This record gives sequence, C-alpha cells and structure tokens, in this order.
Amino acid sequence: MESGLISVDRWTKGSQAYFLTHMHSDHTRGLSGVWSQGPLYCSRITASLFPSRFPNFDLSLLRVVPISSWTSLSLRSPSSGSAVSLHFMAIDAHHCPGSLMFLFRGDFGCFLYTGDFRWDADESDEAKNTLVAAINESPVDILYLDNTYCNPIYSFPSRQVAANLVADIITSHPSHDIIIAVDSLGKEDLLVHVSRILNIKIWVWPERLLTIHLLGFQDIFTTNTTCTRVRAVPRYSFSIQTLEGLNTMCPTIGIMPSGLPWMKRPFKRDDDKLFGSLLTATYETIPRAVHRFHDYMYTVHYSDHSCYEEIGEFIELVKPKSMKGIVVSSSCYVDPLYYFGRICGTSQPPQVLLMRPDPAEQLRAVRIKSYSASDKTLVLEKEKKRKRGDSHSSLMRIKKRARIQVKSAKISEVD
DNA sequence: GCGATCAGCT
DNA sequence: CACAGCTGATCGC
Repeated sequence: MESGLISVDRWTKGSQAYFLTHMHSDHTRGLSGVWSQGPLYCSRITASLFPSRFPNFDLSLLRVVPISSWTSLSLRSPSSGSAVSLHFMAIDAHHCPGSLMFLFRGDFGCFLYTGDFRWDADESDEAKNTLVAAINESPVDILYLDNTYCNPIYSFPSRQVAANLVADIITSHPSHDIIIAVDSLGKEDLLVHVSRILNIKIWVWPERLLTIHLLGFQDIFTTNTTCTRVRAVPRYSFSIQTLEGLNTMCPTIGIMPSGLPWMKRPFKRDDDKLFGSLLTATYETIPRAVHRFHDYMYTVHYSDHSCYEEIGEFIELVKPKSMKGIVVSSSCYVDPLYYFGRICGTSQPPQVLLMRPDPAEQLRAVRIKSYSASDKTLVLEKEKKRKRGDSHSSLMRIKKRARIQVKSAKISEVD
C-alpha cells in the first residue's frame, strides 16, 4: 500500500488519518498534548481517556469509530493527488477496555491490523461473528498480528478460568491482606470478578480510580484502605521486597497476573563470571497456571494477549494470504509464519524460528505499522524517526502529585 | 523550570 | 528474557 495515507499506533508526520488501537503507552509513544498531525480514529472508551492522559490535547481531532460496521474515508494519493477511497471496520480486540482491531479495505487490498488482542472469545462473540462475515466478503491479504505469545511454550487458560484461580487463592487466605499487581489500564474484569465472588470492594490508588470511573465502573472500587483487604497496586511497586515489608505489619500475599511464564533467574554460582552466560545458565519454567513463587507471592497466568493456541485458531479463522508480527521488541521474536505459515498457503518464503533483530532491522520492522511499502519512503521516514515525542513528560507534574498521594495512602495503611 | 530522551529496572 | 510500564539522570531551551 502506498505510504502517506494512514498510520496505526504511529504518530509521526505524513499520514492523512491516524488510528489508535488502545491506550497503552507502548502504542501511544509519540502522542502528546500538542500532537495535531491529523484526525485520530479510536474507540469511545479510548477517546474518553484522552483528557487525563494527554492534557491540552485537541479533542476535536478525535473520531470515535463505530464497532463492527464499515466507515468510508476519502483520502488523496500523495503521489498522484487523485482520490483514494478506503473503508475500515473496528472490531473489539478484547485486550483492554476500549481496545480495537482495524480491518482496512481499498484498492490496495484488504489488511487486518489486530493491535494487541486476546482471542478467548466464545462462539457467540460479536467480534468473531463480525470478522467471519467481513472476511467472507473479501479475504485478508495481509494480517498484522499480535505475535507476543506466538510460541507453543505459551499455553495458559482463558481469563475466566484464571480469574477463578485468583479468587481461589484469596479465599484460601481468609485472614490475609491481598495485593494484586495491575497496570494503568486493563485487568478491571479480573478485579470485578474477585469483588463479586468475595463480595468485597477493591482498593486502587487515586489516579487509577479516576481511570476506572471514566470506564464506567461504579461502587466496586475504593481508595479507602479501611474497607477492604484486597488492593490493586501498580506493577512497578510490586516485588518480594514490598511484600516482605508489608508482612512485618500484617500477613499479606501478592498475586501477579501475567501471561509470561515465570522464569527464575539463572542460578548464581560462586563464580560470578558465569552469571549472564545464557548458554550455561539453568532456567526453570513454570508451566502451571498458578504458581506459589514465594511464601508471599503467587503468579497466575492471566493474560490480555492470546496464547499460542488462540493465535492459531485466529489465523485459521482469518486465513490471510500473508501475515507479519507487529511485536518486534522481544529478543525472542517469532515470525508467525514459522508456526502458521502453512495456513497462508504454500507460496511463503522459508521462515525464521528465532531471530534477534539488530536495531536497524527493528526500525525497519516497526515501519510495518504505518504500512509504508516503498523503500524510498523508508529512508526518508528513518530520518524523521528522531522527531518522536513522548507524552509522559507533559503529565509529569500531575503524576508526581498523584504519586505523593499514593505514597501517603500507603503510609497510612501501614501505620 | 520545562519538555524530551535514555538507561535501568521490574 | 520483559506483558507494560515507572524512575531518575541528563540535555537543550
């Protein structure tokens, strides 16, 4: 597809329409309160998070998209100036609140960009039915796939099953305080489930409560530590050390919901020089859905990304002519064609199992996100790449204030 | 002081 | 390793 038309989760200059799959910061890098490159298409929930995430953002740029129905856009070819017609459909990605996949259709063909997604949908799920119907109309030429867990080692249960496991851990510790690690957006359904099963409120830090209220949750969450023993805390403040500290005050266990298999660090020998040698290190992978990682810490395989099996089912459903992974940051990046290329037909090139892309290669791969096909453009865009902005600075003062509030809340709960 | 970027950490 | 972040240092304005 010609460059200069649309970008998905990329915010550099040069596109006529910008698409945001969801409000996680690795997808909004480059967005800021002063960004104004063009119209930005996203879900209603994502749009509602803009004022708090990006103060001063020009909200008139936002275009809330309908779910599961087609929208037409009229763009201009940057090279010829002629009109280009493009249709897109947003589909629920079930990754975090407001997350979407985008299906694009035009003279260039048909692309499906999944963003991050979890395919633990059942047969009656609207996303699945929408996708099946749309693909029957016209097949997908290129699937841009969330390949985070595109490896058979990544096997874990549905979120519903995992949520029950979390509830089981809590009920089996009736007089413990519980802390659950979460990020700034996502896993609300897990917390709601725990709340319903245990008939208990969930403490969250004040800034998180603001987000939760914007998402439309009511009553279940509180910032008052005295009315619950279950607290959701930022993942970055969640560690064995934190738990050991809390246990000097009150018996407390931590629960880490994550799709990553919990790996222990390489065994440290007396000879420290051996540390870091991946060839000689011994790793222990934990395949169980629940693991008592430490006296005070459990890990549960609760994931907002699809497991290997679900990725396979998804590709089988979409049957794309070709596909590309959109996650390139991992050093164990797996080309989805390696495991699932057969679904795409026989004309695929030989595949790479594991590759560690060098930085230049990563840069190239990231360009996939803006559908830049021309090599000339790649070179130009490479230079522009330095101009990336970041949003977190514009929020720093506000966040600093919020942090102080979180800290005082922590202090008061310890005292 | 402010915003942007990067190294370091989990 | 690193799901999706946060923190602190540094640099230019």
